[in-house]
Amino acid sequence: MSLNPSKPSRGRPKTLDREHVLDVAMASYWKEDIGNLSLNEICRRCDISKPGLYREFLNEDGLMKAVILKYHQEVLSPVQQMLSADAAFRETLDNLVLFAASINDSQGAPKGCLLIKMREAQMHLGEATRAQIDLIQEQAIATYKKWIERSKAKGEFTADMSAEFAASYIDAQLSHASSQLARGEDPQLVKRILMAALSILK
Amino acid sequence: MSLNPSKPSRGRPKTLDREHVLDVAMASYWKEDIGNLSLNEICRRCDISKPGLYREFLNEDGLMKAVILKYHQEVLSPVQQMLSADAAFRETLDNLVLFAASINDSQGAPKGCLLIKMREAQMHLGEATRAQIDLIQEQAIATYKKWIERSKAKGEFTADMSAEFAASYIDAQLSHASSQLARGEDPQLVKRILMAALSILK
DNA sequence: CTAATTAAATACCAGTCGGTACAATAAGCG
DNA sequence: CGCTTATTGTACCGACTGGTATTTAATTAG
Repeated sequence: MSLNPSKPSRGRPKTLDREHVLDVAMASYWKEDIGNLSLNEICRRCDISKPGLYREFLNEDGLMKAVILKYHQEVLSPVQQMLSADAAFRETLDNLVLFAASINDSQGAPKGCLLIKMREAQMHLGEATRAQIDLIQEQAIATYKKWIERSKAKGEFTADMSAEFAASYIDAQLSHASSQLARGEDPQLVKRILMAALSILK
Repeated sequence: MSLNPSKPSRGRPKTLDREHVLDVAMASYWKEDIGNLSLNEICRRCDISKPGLYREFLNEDGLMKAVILKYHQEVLSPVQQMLSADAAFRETLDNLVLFAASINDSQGAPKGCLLIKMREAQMHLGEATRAQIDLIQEQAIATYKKWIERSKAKGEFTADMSAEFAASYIDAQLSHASSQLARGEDPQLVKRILMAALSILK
């Protein structure tokens, strides 16, 4: 597992498992109220000391930024790849709905999208985290837009609206579905609403 | 202004102005982050002591419940009355959009709907407040539903969906518009998205 | 071995939170 | 004038927050 097996660096060997901390923090922020989750609590859950966390992530803002970065890499990237692939417009749209409304009813499982949850909790975030979220958000909108433009060129997207607006609209509807899920609303209803809203694109 | 001029009750005369406190608290919760607004801060802004606030409202939950009740009476009731009036479906729908996307760009003005903001901040609320919000929410959905049913009977609503679902859909879209506004997004874009989403009803 | 280096955790900091005990104050009543 | 009643604000409570100074432990270099 060691990324750098040939590095017998000088001092006391490090025991803090960065990835484990990020896993625990990501799951915690995802499942619970971001604004009420303290660093102390995260340290307790990872069984690490507070100075250890500060050495690794600088401060709360640094930890949150690292978390959202990990989330982007592990969860969002596959979606962006799907959007960049060359499938039919409707098929990709259906996949998008499936992803957004994917149901995991096991107790304690995270609901909705962490990125969107964090965007809604912007008041509780530090500057670095907020900047990172804005960046990912811009990337997402740009990806949507390119996808729409390609679909238009292929004649698969015929609705009378700009790619720009369509991208905003899709993002808005997916975001709202995520919020509803995170709030605990009925996944079936959420999905029906999402599909109805996206039906204007067909 | 005195509601009960003939009541020279026994003890020290009350100086705490309940309505003033509620005005200040409502504006504060509406404009700022609910989870980060402390009772201490509200006391400072109203220039009252903390025990005074607790005597009047019992606790934070009581204050928030009183605030959302006042909001319902002062802001939401007119909308519900409009929905119960006998105007044409399209006209009422347009009014709804106008209300939801009403723009007040003066700095510091509240954006979006306080009820929806509080619903999103449910993690920070007490039980009484949450119950009050659920109640108002149910009323709102029921009002939407009756409106749709009347419009169906009049032949003004022809979309192929149940009144139940249409009510949920409208509520969802209005909620989302409110969230976007509260988050500081461009009001023009929010309105365009809202109108596009509601266009499936026509 | 000792010295240097790095990471560990304990124990603390000032500040804020929601909430309260309590004494001072202001009125009517006798 | 006290006595009762009701409202006031000060000053405090324990718990928790993000963040840090400091000491201790574990390793390599010489």
